[in-house]
Amino acid sequence: MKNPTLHDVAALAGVSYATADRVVNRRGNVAEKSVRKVNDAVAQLGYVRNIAAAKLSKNRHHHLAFVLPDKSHDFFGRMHDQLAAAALHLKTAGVVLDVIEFEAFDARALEEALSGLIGKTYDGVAFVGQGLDKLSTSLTALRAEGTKIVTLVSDVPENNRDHYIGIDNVKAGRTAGRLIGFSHGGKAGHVVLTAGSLDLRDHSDRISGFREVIEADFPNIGISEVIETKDQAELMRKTLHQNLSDASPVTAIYNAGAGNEGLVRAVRDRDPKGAVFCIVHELSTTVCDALQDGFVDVALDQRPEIEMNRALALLQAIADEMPPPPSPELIPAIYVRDNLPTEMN
Amino acid sequence: MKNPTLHDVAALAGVSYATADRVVNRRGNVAEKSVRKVNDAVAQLGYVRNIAAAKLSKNRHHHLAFVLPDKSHDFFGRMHDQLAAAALHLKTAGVVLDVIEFEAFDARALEEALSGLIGKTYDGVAFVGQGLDKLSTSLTALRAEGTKIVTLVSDVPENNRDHYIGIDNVKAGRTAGRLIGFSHGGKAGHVVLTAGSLDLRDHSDRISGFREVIEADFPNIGISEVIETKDQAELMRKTLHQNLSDASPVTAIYNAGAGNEGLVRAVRDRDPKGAVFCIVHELSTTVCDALQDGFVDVALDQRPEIEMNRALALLQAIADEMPPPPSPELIPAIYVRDNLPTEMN
DNA sequence: CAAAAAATGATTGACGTATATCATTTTTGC
DNA sequence: GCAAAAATGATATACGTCAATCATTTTTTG
Repeated sequence: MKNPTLHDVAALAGVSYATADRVVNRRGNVAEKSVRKVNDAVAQLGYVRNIAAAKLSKNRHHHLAFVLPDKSHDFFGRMHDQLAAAALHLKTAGVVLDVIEFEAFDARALEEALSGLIGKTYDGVAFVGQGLDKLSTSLTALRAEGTKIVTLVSDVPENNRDHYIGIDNVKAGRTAGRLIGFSHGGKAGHVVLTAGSLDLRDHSDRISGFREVIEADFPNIGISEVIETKDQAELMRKTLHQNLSDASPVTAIYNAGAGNEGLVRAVRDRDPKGAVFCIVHELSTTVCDALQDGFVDVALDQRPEIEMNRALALLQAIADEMPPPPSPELIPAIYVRDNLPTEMN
Repeated sequence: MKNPTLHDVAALAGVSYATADRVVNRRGNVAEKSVRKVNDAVAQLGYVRNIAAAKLSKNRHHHLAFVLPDKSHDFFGRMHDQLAAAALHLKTAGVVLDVIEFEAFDARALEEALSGLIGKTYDGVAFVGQGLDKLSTSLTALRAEGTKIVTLVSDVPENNRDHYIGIDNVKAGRTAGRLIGFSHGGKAGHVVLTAGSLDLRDHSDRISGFREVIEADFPNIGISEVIETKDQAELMRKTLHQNLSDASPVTAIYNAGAGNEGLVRAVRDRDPKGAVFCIVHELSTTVCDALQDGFVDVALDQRPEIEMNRALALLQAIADEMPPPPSPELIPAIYVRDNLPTEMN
């Protein structure tokens, strides 16, 4: 009925508690015969250590750090908010969480923030990679200390981290392509493609996924060259303003990057009836409003709240030396006017 | 640095540990003055009890029961599977989970299963309501024992349960309507509507949401009367076979219920080029294949795996007398051919 | 003011694990 | 077969909370 304890295991194995402990905690200096006996007993009883007791005994406040861009963007703000919302639960779970901000899109700032964590013996670190390299040295040093590394939103090379939590951006781009294809109902069209920068892995992944689908399945839809906007709203607005001239053949816009305020303003000016089908990424209040007003038709959203929850749960599990919790694949939410979250209105 | 203990609280409040304990655990027989002092100290120190220690002390294996329909449908199978996947984590968390199966869609079977739980002092019970009434008596009895009730997928009246975990089906229907609207690219069309039964709350919610959107925003798209298929594949196939005659004006199908095998077969027969735009609910292997073959265009999926995780986390939190964990609103995933989960292929 | 009732203090033993110490036994090497 | 090395046993303390007991103090009541 009740779960077996390590005492039970020791008894069944015919060894002392001390030996059983030596085996399960890999302290060494145990004869192989004893190891076998203990492991057999563990298997037979289905023993799993009681984490509550272990935590209590070690009195080990897990130390986690989240290295996030500052709140300059709505998207990052949502990350910070979710961590704040989880504060109480973290506290009761014995997790001490440090949130370190760095200036968004500043590769050096991120690198400095990460290298500043070396030697602080964190159990786990999660950070938004923004597709940057040059982090290898810091990450290697951190991992050498036993710190687990999780990348968020944008990945780094696999051998530099333990897990990646984020969406598959090629899939996201393909999905956008499919939806734009649908929206043409078989008719021909022309899509304007924008992105912050093709140097950003997530943006370029989306673009190439998008291209794949349109080229394969919607041959009578044309695609513009990618317009890089540095994720700046005003640049976005100006560029689109030009592209959406009166005689424009544009039937759809896909923005794989940020700067949606600019996009919305341009569309509002040039396409007041919302005839152009617009797909953007990430649900900000601007985008929410635009969806309701019909200027934007679809928003693909990463749901950073869920990503934060996942990252927290994962790092805690790893720190407890547990396998990661079973969690279905993350896919971006697809918002239209009708399924917007109620809390944002 | 380290979290304060109840001893710290008692010391600061100038009372004994016993009194502090009496206050925080509401054991009564405490002077109001002491209550105030202790609460002040709690607030001042930011004391929250160490759940690990509490669990250990009480050695309280949370007892949860999940009452689920048998695996007759793929959808319910996914629920069972997710619970199985969480088994290890539940065990280490000290949760004993009983899964009780009942025959799907059998109101009496569900009622019997629930009333069978009375007197077993479960901490929490989650069940798939399937929009049935008549459960009020059992639920009231269970709750009188202190058992927390969570409904899954389909709700019961609010005053009979503590939480509902599931999607907003009106929103889901509206979303389906919007996507079908998009797919017509401004052209006229005619939609065939199917559902298991309009007596099922979730189905009728979807249908009415769908109607709202089409009628308001796509006036040149016609809607058929709802065809009720009792969620039976063969009935679905036959009915659709008739509706999709050669001269048919049908441009889209929305199935708000189950029985998608029949739908796919009918479409494959009558619409081999996939010209009719099909939206269905729930991602089964059948639907997955149909998406890839182009017979189905969009699948709205509740992601029962996530719902199970939520239900487990929520019931554990409640049992620990914690506020529910912060979790963003559940919305159905929108699958097209391009964002299918990799594990299902 | 005395007796009864209420409140408080002091203390204890679980709960299961981690970790340490020290004595004792068994195995190994020569 | 003896000393050194390796393995094992026995035992203790700590972690923070829960729950209980019992003695003592304070407050209330008539």
